[in-house]
Amino acid sequence: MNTDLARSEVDAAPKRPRGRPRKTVDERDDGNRRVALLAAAASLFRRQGFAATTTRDIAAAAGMQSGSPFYHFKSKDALLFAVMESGMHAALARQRSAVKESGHADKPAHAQLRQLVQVHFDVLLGPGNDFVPVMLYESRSLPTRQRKLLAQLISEYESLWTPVLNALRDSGQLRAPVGLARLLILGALNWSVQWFDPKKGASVQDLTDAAMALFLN
Amino acid sequence: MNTDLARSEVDAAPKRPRGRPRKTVDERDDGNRRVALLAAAASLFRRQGFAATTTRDIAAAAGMQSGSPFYHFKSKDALLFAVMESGMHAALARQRSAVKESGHADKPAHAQLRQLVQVHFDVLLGPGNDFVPVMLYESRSLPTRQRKLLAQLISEYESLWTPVLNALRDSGQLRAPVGLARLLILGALNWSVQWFDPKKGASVQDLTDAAMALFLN
DNA sequence: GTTTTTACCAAGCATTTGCTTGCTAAAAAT
DNA sequence: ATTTTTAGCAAGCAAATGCTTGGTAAAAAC
Repeated sequence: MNTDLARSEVDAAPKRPRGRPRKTVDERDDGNRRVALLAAAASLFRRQGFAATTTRDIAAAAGMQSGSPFYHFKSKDALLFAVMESGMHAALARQRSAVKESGHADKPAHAQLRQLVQVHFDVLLGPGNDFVPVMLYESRSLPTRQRKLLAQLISEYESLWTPVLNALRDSGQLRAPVGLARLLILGALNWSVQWFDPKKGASVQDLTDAAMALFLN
Repeated sequence: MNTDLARSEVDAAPKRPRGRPRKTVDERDDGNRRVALLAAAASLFRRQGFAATTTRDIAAAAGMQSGSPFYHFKSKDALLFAVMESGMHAALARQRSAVKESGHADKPAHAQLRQLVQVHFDVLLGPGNDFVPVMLYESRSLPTRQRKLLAQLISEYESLWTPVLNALRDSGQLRAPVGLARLLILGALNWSVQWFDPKKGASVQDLTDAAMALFLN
C-alpha cells in the first residue's frame, strides 16, 4: 500500500509527538521515540550486524514491545536505511563545514587533508557515532535501490577529498595516483573501526598524526 | 556429546570417502564433498554475510539436501570457523614462504614490504579466495572461544610485518610509529575487498605499486 | 466538549531456520 | 561372504523472526 520508507516521514519537519507519553508529561520531547529507535538500531547493528539483530532486540533496547517499531518504520530494511542515511547526512554536514573553514583562510593542502582525516576519524570513532560504521559495514544488506541512493551520498563525500589530494599530488607531497590513493587512504581510516579502542592508548589525535605521517612526504 | 568441531575431523589426514558416490564411481575423490561444502560456504558467507546465509543455501550450492551438511560439520558455527581457519592457514603459509624467499637474498626492506603487500592483495583478491575476506569481515559472528584461536593466527600473521616496518622506520623511509602504521597499512589493504573489481581497470600489481608509493618516501 | 490523531501494547500468524532422526545403499574392512 | 563404516537423503520438529491486527489511553484539534 504505502511505499514510503517510514510511516511518519511524509512531512519533513516532524511534529511534536502527541501520543501517550513515556512516563511523565514533561518527558515528551520532539520525535524522541523515533530517534531512540534509530539510536538503538544503530548500536545493535554495529555490534551484531544487521541480519543477526532482531526487531525484538531493537524494540527492547528502546523500551517498547516487539511490534511497536513498525509504527515508526515500515520494515526492518527501512530502519537500516534510515540509520545509514542519517549518519551519512550528518557526516557530510560536518565535513562540509570543516572544509569551508579550513579552505576559507587558504590553508595549505596538507592542513586541509589533516582536517578531513581528523573529522573522518571522529565521525567513525566518536562516542555514540554508530551510524556511519553501520553504513560502511552493512550496506550489503540493503536492497539495490536504496544502496544506489547511498552511493550518491558517498560519492559526494569522496568528492570533498579529490581536490585536496590533487593539490598534494601536484606539489609532490603525495606520490600515488589520486584515485587509488583516495581508496587506500579511506580504507586505512575506515578499518580503524575494527581495532580502535579509546580506553587503550591512542587518541583520535594520535591516529590523525600517524596517518598524516604515513601518507605524506 | 561430541564437542569436536567437525564430525569427520578426528584424524588429521582425511581418509578417502567411501560412501555413495555423487554420480559415477570415478567421480569420488579424496574429501571432495567436504571441500565443496567449505568452498560453497565461503562464497556465500562472503557475498551475503554469515547470518544472512542459511544452511540450506550452502547445501544447495554444494548439491546436497538441507540436512546433509551436518554430517560433515557439527554446526553452522563450526562451518564458519573451518572456513576462516583454513583461509588463515593458507595465507600464513603463502606469506611465510614469500618472506623466506625475499629475506634469504638479503633484499632491502622496501622490497620485502612490497612482497608482503603483493601477497596480501593476492590472498584477498585472487580468484576463488573467499576464505580470508570471510575471516576479516565475519569474525564477529564467532563464539569467543574460536575467535581467540583465530586471534592467535592473526597475531602470527602480523608478526611477519613488524620487523620489516621497523627496518623501514629506522632507515627513515617510514615516518609513522610502527604499531599504528601496521594497523593503518593493513586497513588500507583489507578495505580493497570492498571496492576492487578485476574487470574494472586496476590489477593487483597496480594496487601494490600505489600502496608502496603511498606509504614510503 | 466533542472528535480526531498519535503512539503505542497484547496477541498472534505465517514463514524461516538450525538441527535431529531414522533410514539406506554403496564401499571398505574383515 | 559377512560385517561395518561412510555419505548421504527424506521428513520434520521446535524455536525464532518479521510483521499484522485490533484495541486503547492520552494528547491535540476543532
